[in-house]
Amino acid sequence: MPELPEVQTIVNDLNAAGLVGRVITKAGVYWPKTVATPSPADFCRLIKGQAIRAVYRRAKLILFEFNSNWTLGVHLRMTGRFGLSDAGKPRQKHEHVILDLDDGRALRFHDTRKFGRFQLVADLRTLLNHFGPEPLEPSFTSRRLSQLLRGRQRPIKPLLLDQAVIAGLGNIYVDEALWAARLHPLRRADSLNPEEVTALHRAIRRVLRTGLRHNGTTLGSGQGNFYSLGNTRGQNANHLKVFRRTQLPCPRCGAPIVRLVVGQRSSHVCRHCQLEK
DNA sequence: AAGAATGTTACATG
DNA sequence: ACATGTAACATTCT
Repeated sequence: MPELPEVQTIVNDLNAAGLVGRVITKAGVYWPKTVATPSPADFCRLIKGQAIRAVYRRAKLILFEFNSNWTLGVHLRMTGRFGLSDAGKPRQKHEHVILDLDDGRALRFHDTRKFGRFQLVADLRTLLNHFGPEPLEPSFTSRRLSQLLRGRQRPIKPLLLDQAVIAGLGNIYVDEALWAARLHPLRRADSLNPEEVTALHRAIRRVLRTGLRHNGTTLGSGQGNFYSLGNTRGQNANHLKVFRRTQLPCPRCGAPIVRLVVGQRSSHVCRHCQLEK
């Protein structure tokens, strides 16, 4: 579920909640597969006593850096969420990892579909070395995007979803960016002319910043939706132009939005604005 | 009640 | 080696 803006919102909220400086006094793992590395038993033993030095984001990973130089990387996948509450509170349904803190609170990982993953590693590089550039970094220029597209014959949408090419985009923001740049998701990546690359570059940054400004996208009200710390909803759903707006009018030209499947993900496009390859 | 859901990856097939 | 496709993960919502 969570893409760059949602993950960053959670990181911001964790920092605002005062996680930095806290020490983990106890760890409980209630669904073993949630902890991918190391084994759940080693995870609990190793993380106990660690002090959190920083909480930040890279791609869609939440990174907890400890004073020991070990790092915990958490990927929320589709339905992972964090909550912070009293350590004495009994474990709730779908809470698969609970980290007790030295201030009496506990950081709880809630994940209905159980796809989320924890990795505790001594060397950060093992977590990060396969990611492409961060699209909101100043170094991510239109020229850089042009280089990423060069020689790639894949359709533009699956390429933008590939975290090794560019980090942090997911289905929502790719659909929004392609609409903003008036590009069809099936266009071959290397077929974009310079004007189209510039438009795509601007669109990617604009939709991510808009998502960030509204603290992420929460659709509907079900369990599986994005919620930040304390079940806070993001407000970005009100600002989406095409995503999950099938049959509603395109905000630009009024033609109905259509849904198609590209690379087994649903895609939302305006047939009039986003011309076929 | 079948199908889809904001993600990733391993494996298969072309 | 490359590209594309499918299944798997597991549960809830429409």
